[in-house]
Amino acid sequence: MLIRKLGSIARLSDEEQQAIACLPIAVRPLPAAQDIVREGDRPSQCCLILDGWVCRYQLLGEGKRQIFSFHIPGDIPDLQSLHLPVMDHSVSTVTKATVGFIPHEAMLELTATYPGIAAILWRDTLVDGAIFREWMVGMGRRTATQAIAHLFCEMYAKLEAVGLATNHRYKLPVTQADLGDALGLSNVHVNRVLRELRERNLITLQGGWLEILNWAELTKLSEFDPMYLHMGRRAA
Amino acid sequence: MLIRKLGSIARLSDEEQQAIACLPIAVRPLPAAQDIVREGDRPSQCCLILDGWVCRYQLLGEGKRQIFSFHIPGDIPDLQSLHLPVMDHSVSTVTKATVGFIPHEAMLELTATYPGIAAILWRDTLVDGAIFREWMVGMGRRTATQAIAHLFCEMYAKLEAVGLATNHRYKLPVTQADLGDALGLSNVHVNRVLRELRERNLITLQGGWLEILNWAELTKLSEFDPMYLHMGRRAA
DNA sequence: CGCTCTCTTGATAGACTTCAATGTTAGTGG
DNA sequence: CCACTAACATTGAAGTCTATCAAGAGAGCG
Repeated sequence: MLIRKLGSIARLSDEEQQAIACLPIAVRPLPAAQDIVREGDRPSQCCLILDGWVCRYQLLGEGKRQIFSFHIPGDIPDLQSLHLPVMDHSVSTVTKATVGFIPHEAMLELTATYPGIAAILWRDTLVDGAIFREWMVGMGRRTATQAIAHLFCEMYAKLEAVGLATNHRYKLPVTQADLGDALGLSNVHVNRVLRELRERNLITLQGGWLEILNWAELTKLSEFDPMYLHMGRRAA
Repeated sequence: MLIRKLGSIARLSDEEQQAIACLPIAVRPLPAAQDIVREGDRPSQCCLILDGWVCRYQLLGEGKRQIFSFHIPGDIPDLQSLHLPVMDHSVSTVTKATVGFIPHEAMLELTATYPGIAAILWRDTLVDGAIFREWMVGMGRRTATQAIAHLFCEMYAKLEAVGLATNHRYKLPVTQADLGDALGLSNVHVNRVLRELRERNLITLQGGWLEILNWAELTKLSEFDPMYLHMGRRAA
């Protein structure tokens, strides 16, 4: 899984593939809504998502919460802990998930030995940053409708890139409250915006399945331009 | 300057310091409000800020703008272009500034030869991401007053760490409209919040100089915890 | 079957924006 | 030294978006 993800970004030599395949990895199934790492922790391993959805978030005063990102199979949401020893936020499963844990030690050795792999992983954290910036645009300068539409487009692009979605349709295993916490909105308002998107025949959303009925219109409405995902040719 | 900044994060060997000092760097003075790199560009060099303030931003439809970050001397705002060839946003001076340009080629050679330096630079981009997350919290889950107060605390912490501010006082060379574009607010509302902060005797702001009159109160109000800046012991 | 979690809807309030006008400041050239 | 200009800051009034509060309806689960 990791080889496939990294290989989709840059060509890996046989030797590099070999080195990645040899990484010690402890695979563990986790229930939904289970913290993997918590703010303040000093993790000694990274987690590679093999199955399910994961999010990063922070809890604030008065029960408020901000979700920073959603992650899907192939992602390493806490890659930053390799170089920032103490976590400034938490990582938690969204759905039931399968996660592989790789010791920092092994990762550090890998990146020191293969600068090419280090560069790809570094790159991955930079794309992460690009997505944060795009979310900032959403919260700062887009309407709630645009922000939600944009997130739907983004998640589709990401899922489609790793072969987990086709035909503008995918499983969206997050509650409306989660969406609100991700975009800085109240759950009530999220609900109204979703209704609006449905009434405008842009999406359907039932049983946790999202279908984008009018991709062209939705991307136009939300000003979605996949460039910031830096996925190369697939992006179209 | 670069050695000092990087050396403040991790100990550099003599050899590493030597290698950094040998980097080819083209120093150029720039006027205020001058783009350094633009969205869509494929830069062949990075810029190291030697003097002045710089910001990263994106222009949107209808004249809207989102500022993603402010940068001060010692920062390399477009370090990401090393591994993400096409820019997804623009970089521009805020004030008159002095900037050093370093060819990607030289940087890539440096990081391939010295994995320790690569790790420090990587780390720097990760802190960048941490600041983005904190701004997301500000826009999503804090009031305008808290968000502005938080930004003031953050900039003080950053400036103080590189010796450019003391006594809770610093030059803040941004307009109220800039602040609004950074935090997702209208310039009018920024103005009102600033008045409120003044009336509560938390800050003074005149002639471009900001003074934080009550650090304890301002950090409490904005829930500012410098941990996310990952500055180590200095953070207190 | 009852319990809990999520979704849905209405009513009301508050935060923030927009529009528009005025005040302030620093710089420029006569 | 003063008129003139161009940014920037400040203020008021009106309007919009989104939050909060509250309550009911479904849906999944032991």
